[in-house]
Amino acid sequence: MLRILDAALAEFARYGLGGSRIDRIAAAAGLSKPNLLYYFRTKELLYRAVLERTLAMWLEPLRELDPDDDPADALAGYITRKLHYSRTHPEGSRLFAVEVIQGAPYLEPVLRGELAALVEAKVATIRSWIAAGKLAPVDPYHLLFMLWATTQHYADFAAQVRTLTGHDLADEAFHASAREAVLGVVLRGVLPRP
Amino acid sequence: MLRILDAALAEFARYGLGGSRIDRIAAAAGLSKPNLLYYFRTKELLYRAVLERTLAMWLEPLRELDPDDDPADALAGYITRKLHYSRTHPEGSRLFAVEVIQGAPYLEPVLRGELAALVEAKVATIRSWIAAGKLAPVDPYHLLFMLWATTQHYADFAAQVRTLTGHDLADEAFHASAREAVLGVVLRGVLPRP
DNA sequence: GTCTATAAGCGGATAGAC
DNA sequence: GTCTATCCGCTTATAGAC
Repeated sequence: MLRILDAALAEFARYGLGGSRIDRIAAAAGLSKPNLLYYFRTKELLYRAVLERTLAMWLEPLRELDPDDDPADALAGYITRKLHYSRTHPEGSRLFAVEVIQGAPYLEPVLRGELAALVEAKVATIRSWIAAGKLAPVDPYHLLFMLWATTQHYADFAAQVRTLTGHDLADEAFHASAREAVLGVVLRGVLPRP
Repeated sequence: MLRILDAALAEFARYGLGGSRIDRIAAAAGLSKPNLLYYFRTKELLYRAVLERTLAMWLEPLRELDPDDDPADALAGYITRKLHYSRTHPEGSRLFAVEVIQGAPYLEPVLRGELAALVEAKVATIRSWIAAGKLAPVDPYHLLFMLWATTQHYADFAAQVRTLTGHDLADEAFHASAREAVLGVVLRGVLPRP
């Protein structure tokens, strides 16, 4: 049931597994609590289902980072995709943020397996760009962390961003200014001087 | 009671207010649940006390950003202070992250008041550096967000960083490499070309 | 599949002895 | 100040009718 997963994502992304209440999820999804438990037998199983559904969207943007592209294009594309994801799926971003803050009890196998393998491949890509003189020498892990941090910030800390600026990424002009600022600083920061 | 506040910080920074359990806090602090409630009459009051105690450490680094410094020095100092804070007080960082992810229900007045005023002043500082030609033209709000995001990431996502790299900021060498990478990219990204 | 009713247990908070 | 015992509401989960 899609309505349940959407309601559960909104709840879990805010309160984590322990702080979430299945009666709130049931109400938001428009059914009774026992009926929700007919589809997902326990709260934990529902949490796992929500995590799993969001996983693909989380890994995909990095997968598309193409070693054959020019690094300027590849990094610009990655930042653009990640910011777009923060705009269209802020709750997915916050779900993973909360899960990781709690020590990633459910996501740890994915971090250690699928994500670690993917990151290793992209670290090699970044190293090859540096070796080819197309990128300033920067630690690839820290570069990836910077890309994640700067783009996910607009989803994870949206409440703070909104309070301080009056805007969020749903604002097209604000989205464009965020993209321009992140692209500008990061690309100037990692591309070799002409 | 300092032991209580420390134990409560560890719990709240992980699980948020709703997901935290006062019996876990009491056990970690080495006293009984009723005895904990003798010092803090409700869970919410304890949460407010922990937030308040952590607040100063959260605002202080930004306050020290000195408009009279050279921007390269000022920004380097700010990044260094923030990274140091992520190292020495990762739970404080995560406490605010969880609170903001949940929509900042308790911190909102601080965001709207004290933080907003402080940010406005620092935005003016950044604008003055740009007007003086000492800084590339970059949106000051987005620059601040980038500084927060890149430095707090090592505290807030420490579990992920640890799984992917095997290190955290407690490692002196890792701390140094993170500092060098962030400093390098951000400073090259915002300082005008010589 | 969906509901009402309810069991079973957890968790916040209090009473009262020491 | 600190504890044991306990109350009571809330939350997850089940039973069972429709």
